[in-house]
Amino acid sequence: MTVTPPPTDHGDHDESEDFGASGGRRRATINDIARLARVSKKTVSRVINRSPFVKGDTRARIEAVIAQTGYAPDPQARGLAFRRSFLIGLIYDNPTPQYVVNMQLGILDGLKGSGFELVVHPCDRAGPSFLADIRGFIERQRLAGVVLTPSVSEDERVAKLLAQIECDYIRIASVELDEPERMIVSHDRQGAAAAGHHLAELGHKRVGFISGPPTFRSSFERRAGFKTALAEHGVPLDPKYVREGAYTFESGIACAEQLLALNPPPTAIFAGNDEMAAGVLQVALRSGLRAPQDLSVVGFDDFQIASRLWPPLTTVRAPTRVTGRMAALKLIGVKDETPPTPEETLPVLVVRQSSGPPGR
Amino acid sequence: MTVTPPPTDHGDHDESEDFGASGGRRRATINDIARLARVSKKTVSRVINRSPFVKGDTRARIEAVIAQTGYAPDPQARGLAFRRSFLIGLIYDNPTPQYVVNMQLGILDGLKGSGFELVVHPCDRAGPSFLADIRGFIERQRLAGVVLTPSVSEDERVAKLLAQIECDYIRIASVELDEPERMIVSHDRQGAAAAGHHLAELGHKRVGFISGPPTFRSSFERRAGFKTALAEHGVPLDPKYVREGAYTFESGIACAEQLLALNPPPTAIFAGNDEMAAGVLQVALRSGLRAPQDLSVVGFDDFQIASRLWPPLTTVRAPTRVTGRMAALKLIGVKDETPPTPEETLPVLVVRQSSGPPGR
DNA sequence: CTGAAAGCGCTTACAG
DNA sequence: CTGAAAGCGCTTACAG
Repeated sequence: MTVTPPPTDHGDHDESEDFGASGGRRRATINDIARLARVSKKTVSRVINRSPFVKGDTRARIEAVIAQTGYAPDPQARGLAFRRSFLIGLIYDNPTPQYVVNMQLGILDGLKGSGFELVVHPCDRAGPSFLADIRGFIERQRLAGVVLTPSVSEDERVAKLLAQIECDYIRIASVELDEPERMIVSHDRQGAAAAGHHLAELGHKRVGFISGPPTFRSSFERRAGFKTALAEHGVPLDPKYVREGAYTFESGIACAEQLLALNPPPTAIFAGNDEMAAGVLQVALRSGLRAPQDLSVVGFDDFQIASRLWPPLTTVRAPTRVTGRMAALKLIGVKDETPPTPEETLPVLVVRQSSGPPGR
Repeated sequence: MTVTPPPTDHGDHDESEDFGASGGRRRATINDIARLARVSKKTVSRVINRSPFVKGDTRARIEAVIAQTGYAPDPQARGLAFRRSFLIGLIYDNPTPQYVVNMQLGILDGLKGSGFELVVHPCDRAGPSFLADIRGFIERQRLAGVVLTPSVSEDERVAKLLAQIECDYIRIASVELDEPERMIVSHDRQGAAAAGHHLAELGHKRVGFISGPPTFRSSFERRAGFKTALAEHGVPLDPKYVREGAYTFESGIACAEQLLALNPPPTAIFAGNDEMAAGVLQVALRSGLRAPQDLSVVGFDDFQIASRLWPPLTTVRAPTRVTGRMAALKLIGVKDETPPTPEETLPVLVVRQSSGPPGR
């Protein structure tokens, strides 16, 4: 710290100092940058924080030194002074691994280069310390903000809590539950409608539906979208062909058994997600039914499992990763440089081999 | 800050102050605790850090105040003073979502109550900035340590880098690649051996094997364990029945097509993971082969997909979550209160319906 | 066993 | 447009 930079005009610094990425012992600090650039640390701070009140050549000099030394501000020190960290939390209770991983990848896409990091926090909405856990997590780490996915995102107690402790948040949900700046809306209704049009156009008249649990808003949205689309083709969604599942494989099996025991049975079943569709397919196969000749099956999500099943599953692909990216950008207040096209944010029907004309 | 605690002997504090979890405006700091407990902040610090050099009643008084106020030390301030954060990184390049999620859950199990949080960092081992990215991530956040999973965990460049920048790490791998205190070894060889015994005992003589890619050590371990087990029953693993896959569904399909085109074809195929086994099953089904009558298939992992396939897949269940928990505890140097039993740390064969006696 | 001083690397008022 | 002072909430030497 006794080394003084030589008084040149080029912003040179004493070559005996060794900062940054090349294996040096010590990381440069704001003081080093200030000294090398011959300004106060406050001015360096202004450059870091993109203050407009810095003269052009002063800024240039500082930026040169920053680049030269590989300086990066310490997030912990900055966080301490700012009274909040540079961490974004992902709070989720979704049981589907692929949803979680895709969401994480999307959020990370949005956070890239921002200096924020992602801290994951699975939780149990039914647990006794559910809200206290979330609160502790956020306050202890002074999180900059959190992303909430269904079904936690749909819990008003959580939204209230976050507002109360003044934690920024983005809710991802299939319905506009909150102010637009706090929401990313997924288009489940349109996605399910695509499934409805598909099955009606194939000629199905007796169509079954297995919904998710009422704790997920998407359960209702997908049902509504499916029903409306069928209606446009004059096909009813008869309540006797509707069952409430739980978005799990096992519930898909149980509901499919009930639906296929009806007389006459449905010629097609739309399951609220791929997991339940896998259950439907398993019941069909072990009952000796052929898909799609005897039963068409359509899922929702297009997770890996969809193409691994036999026959490969016709399903609705949800843009989870893109959604996560949008959520992250919105949360940290960064405008998207390469905003997704409408097609990229909308669910799309992926037709494989589990759906076809009825009967035969 | 002008409020002085009343001079009682019971450690009471001024009731007009409002800290902590009940919706108060301000969090208690170490200064508040020191004032209320009538000690210096340094002594409070000693209690926080479990220093043995605090007199019993002093400690009790401080702990009471801490409990009363709901005080929790600020990790950012502590981190700044300590020169390292209370964040653990998970660095991974495993493409299977369920592996990642299970690993995260396990690490979080181990971190619970420790004050550490988990920051996730997927990476691309083949990318141009692979090492620089990891380095930047760790140094910027001053991570307390990282957990590495295959195949990054098997990259010696990464281990060398971490040692150089003095970042604690735990490598999860199927071979003891490093000092024991830096390793959690998964028992892939035993798991694959179980698959070998199972198929040999069923009476299979022409047995196929699809390995993972050479970038994963588990590919070799699983092959070795399988081959050795078969040999114990006098069954050879003929190289002509062995193919190198990539741990992907598509590679499972490609390899299965080759193996089933042989004359005579194998009567059973052990795939290095469930994803590839799903590919094998799909090829079999669309070729009109019945499983297990015409072809037995065994996988490795027992991820959700295994029980969703048709027929449900016989596979080896790997204790990923338990492994993650052990890695976390080892990393933060906490002794396991409820250590897993040997059975919980060992892979186990799960027999479902995709395997049976050959021919028929 | 306990504490006063200095410091971790930044930022927020406040001046100029 | 720029800077000196004080502070964020902790810990590390150093004394006693």
